[in-house]
Order: sequence, then structure tokens, then C-alpha cells
Amino acid sequence: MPEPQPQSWRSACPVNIALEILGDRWTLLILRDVLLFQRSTFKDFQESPEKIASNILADRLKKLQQHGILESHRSESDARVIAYRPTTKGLDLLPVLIELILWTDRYEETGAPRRSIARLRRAPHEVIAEIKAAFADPTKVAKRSGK
Amino acid sequence: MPEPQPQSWRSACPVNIALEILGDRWTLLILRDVLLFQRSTFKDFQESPEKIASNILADRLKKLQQHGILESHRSESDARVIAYRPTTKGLDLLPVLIELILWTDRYEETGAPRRSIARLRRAPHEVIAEIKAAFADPTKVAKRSGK
DNA sequence: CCGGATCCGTTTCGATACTG
DNA sequence: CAGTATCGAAACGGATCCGG
Repeated sequence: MPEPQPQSWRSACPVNIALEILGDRWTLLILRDVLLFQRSTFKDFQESPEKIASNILADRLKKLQQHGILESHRSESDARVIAYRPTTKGLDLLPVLIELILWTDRYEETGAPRRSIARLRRAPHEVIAEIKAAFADPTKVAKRSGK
Repeated sequence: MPEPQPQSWRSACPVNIALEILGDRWTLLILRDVLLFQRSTFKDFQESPEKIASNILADRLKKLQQHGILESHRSESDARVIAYRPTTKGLDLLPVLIELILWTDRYEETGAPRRSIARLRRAPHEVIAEIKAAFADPTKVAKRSGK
């Protein structure tokens, strides 16, 4: 087999599809908060350090749900709160997010704690498994550790 | 050690920095072409199926160079042509790109050929090594295998 | 021809204010 | 708390022009 490459599937390369879903600044920030930092409510996201505007946030949350990446339901502990959770499809974005973080940490100045990054680099699979397990277990999702 | 998580490094999470570099539709498409499909010239990128406008393309190429992801030099074979190549930093985006492609292929309808995707899924490291080797070898970079 | 730069109508974004 | 309405600013994208 002298020719492993099947002669350019560029026009069929899935990158462009991914970009229609994720290719804007805010969407990935929301996913960061949901997947990595256990945020779940509209207010949580609004309080992100990047100060997302409420209309943009509403729009992106809607799109993320339409794409089947997030789902929402009323909180059981507090009925007036709507909690957003990742679907399986959403959780499967963790590898992308982690690779992105590792790349950025390698080449840009960030204040990220060494221990967290080191663990992501050493055992990403382990971290992913933990996060998935946490979302699979209802009790862990319901209560976000105080503070 | 009962507490592995150092209490939210969200504000220091490198995702936002990555997004300032990559967080628009066109940048990643250019990188797709450079890293995965051996495109290297302005004209190559213009001919992408997504039809990027020339002013936008020029702007993104400049930014990618400013961020040290691409570098440019005049082609040796044809002096009027400028060839863009990924730097090491640029090549290290391959894992991100690959994870993105695998995710998209898993959940969205794409026309990507099964063999290419299967290989990316089975042995991403191998593919990455090949691509890096190709860029390290000047002869392979210079001539893009004809059509 | 190649790699852009410039101009300009149109769309989209995003900050603020307001509402259920 | 979880959004909508409004409106100015920015980005986009198409066409055209230009220097080498």
C-alpha cells in the first residue's frame, strides 16, 4: 500500500460542521463552565469572569440545546431555577476542551494552577471518567459544593 | 488527600485565551487546510469549499502569524508565491483538531471517508507523527503531490 | 497571474435597559 | 432568576483595484 491518503476529503472534513456549532467565542466558555466547573444555571454563567451579556447567553443556551449538547430542567431543590446539564454528546466534548487547554497552557501565559494542568496532561482519561461519573450520579449534580 | 480540586481555577482556565486566538469560524478552517490537507498558499485557501473572502483571509493569516502559529516565506520553486507553514506551536494544534473531527464524526452527518476517520480514531498519534515528519522534511513540503 | 488592500452595503454582535 | 427589546458598533463578504 504505497498510498495511505485517499486523495483529499477536505470538502467533507467535519471541521466546518463543528465550527457551525462551536465556532464562536461564547459557546465554548459555557461548555467550560458546565463541563469543568460544575456551573448549571443562567446566573452561574452570567457570573463568569468574561461577563457574557444576557441576550447572548440565552441565545447560546438555546442553540446548545438545539444541537443536543445541553439539556435543561427545573431544579428539584428550587423550582424557580433552571439547571442546564450536558448530554452524552456534550460530555464527549471533554477531550476537545482538554486538548485545547493543554495546548494553551503550553504556549501562552495562563494563571492556571500547575496541579490541575499536570493532572489533565498525565491522565486526561481519568479526569474525564470522573466528570462523567459525577454527572451520572444525580446527588452530585444536584448540590454544587458550597461557596 | 480528600480534596483533589483546588476550588475553581475557572477565571484562570486557559480556554478564554485559546478562544481569542482560535475562536472564529475562519481561523480553524485555515488550520485544517494547512495541517491536514497540505495547502500552503493564499490561493489554496481561497479555493476552499467555504469561499473565504480575500480580505478576511489576509486578516486571519496575519493574526495566525502574529500568534506564532503560522510562518510564511517565498516559495523556492516559484518566487512570486508565498507559502505558509505551521510552526511547532501550530503543529501542536493537531490533537485539538483531531478530537474535534472525531467528535463531529460521531454525532453529526458528515461525508468523511470511513477509512480516514477510522485511522484517526485508532492511531491519532501515528497520524500526527507522520504530519510532523512531513513538515520537518523540506522536500515533502515543497512539492505538494500533484492534484 | 499572485497576494493582498480598499471601499461599502448588509448582517451579526453585544451592552444596556427592561420584563415576566 | 431567566430571559426579551432596543440600538449602536463591529464584523462580514462581495466587488474592485493595485503592486510585483
